[in-house]
Amino acid sequence: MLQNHAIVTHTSVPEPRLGVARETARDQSIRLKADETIYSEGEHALAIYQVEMGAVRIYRLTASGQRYILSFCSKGEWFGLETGDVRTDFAEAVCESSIKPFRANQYAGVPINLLHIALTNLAKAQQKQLVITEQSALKRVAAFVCEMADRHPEDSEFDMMMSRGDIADYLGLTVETVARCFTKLREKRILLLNGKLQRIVRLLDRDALSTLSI
Amino acid sequence: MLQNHAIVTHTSVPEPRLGVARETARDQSIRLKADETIYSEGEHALAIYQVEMGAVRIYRLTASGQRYILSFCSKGEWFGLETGDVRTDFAEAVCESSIKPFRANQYAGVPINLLHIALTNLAKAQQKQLVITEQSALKRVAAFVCEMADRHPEDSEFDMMMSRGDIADYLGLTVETVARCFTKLREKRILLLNGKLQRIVRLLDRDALSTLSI
DNA sequence: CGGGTGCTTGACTAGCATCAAATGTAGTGG
DNA sequence: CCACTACATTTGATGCTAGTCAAGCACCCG
Repeated sequence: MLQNHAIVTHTSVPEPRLGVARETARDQSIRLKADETIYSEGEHALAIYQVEMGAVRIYRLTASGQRYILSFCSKGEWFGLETGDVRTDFAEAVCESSIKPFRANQYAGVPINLLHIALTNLAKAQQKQLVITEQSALKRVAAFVCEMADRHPEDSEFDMMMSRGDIADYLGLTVETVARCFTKLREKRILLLNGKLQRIVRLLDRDALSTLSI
Repeated sequence: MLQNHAIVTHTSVPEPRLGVARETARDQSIRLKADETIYSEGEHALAIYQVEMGAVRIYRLTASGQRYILSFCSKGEWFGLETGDVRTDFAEAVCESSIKPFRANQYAGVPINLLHIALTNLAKAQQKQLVITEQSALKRVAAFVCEMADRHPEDSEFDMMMSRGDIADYLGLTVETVARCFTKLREKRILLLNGKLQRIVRLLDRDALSTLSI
């Protein structure tokens, strides 16, 4: 990979191994309740985080008070890496979650490939641009379900955890439109929804879903 | 900055100075005619590039053949840094341009802060997500003009260089809608358009423009 | 029971896409 | 010089999609 090549050639950092980090300081994990704030816009950026369990939403508030969710981070994903030293967005737990912080002064003992994290997040952001601009509510929701399903490749059923409002703010739609799209996906026999909040998805036709979302 | 802190603390790389790179190999600049291809999807990623003059469009083609422009890069901006070693998108010159390539084996002599580049591009991509989701053709076009104007802070007049089609594919709109928005901005006495292709912008009311684009 | 929350459904409307055509400019050839 | 083509932009008419406003349902809890 281009960036590994670069890192390795002009630095004395050993081959970055993301996995190693987990072992070093297990007791520092932070447990969070649903909707608990991790950091807010304007705060000093002291650490980056890796999700250990649950999910985190990264969002911004527009001048008009509109919430826009930039990304959801699930187990293993990193967030909190900023261009400057001030937070430009908010981070909250979507549900009961656990995250592990890495402060700047801790990096020394833990070789974290920051470039890899940044590029992964960039790729995620670009993919999201495509989905959102692809201009069709149904396709956006299908793409969202695909994204969630990809995080549970083995399970026949999984819990999205996000509310309809979260999904709407993520996809740039309204709650009503998201609900209508889910019923359409149900009518097309592509998925089933279970649970009292209808957030548990059982995929019936994964192919049809990915066809839709392209 | 968080990432500089990190880079500096555990690597032996000197303080990254982007500017230095330009001096090392001036003769390697590549001159491009309008619409000339720089690289294509699927190619092996051998280098990253810095724009010296003109502008570059980075885009993808969807399964349906739809072009979607992820970003425009102007003078000083970097592009071509990928997550893997294969190009995931296309790069073309918007107009007559000049770019400077940096191959992996050249990095050794030139301290390039790849992380800084990646984070800058990430910030750009996130900002664009906000603009596109902000859901109003006029606001999107206003935000686009703002973005272009910010690249010419001193000039009273500047050439956008992109066609209406480019702008449409960048903002997720149609050519017709973009044209209508420009006439609306003219009617509101926010800007004037000059040149045979109506791509030269003179801003009359920069404040109104930025108010619109938020 | 009543109130709260989150999801769904319906009726109506605004805004953008679509299709179609006109305009303006440049270049070519008679 | 004028006719003709080619291209980019603009304008107009129409239809569809998603937003808006409103109401209803299911579930939970005090």
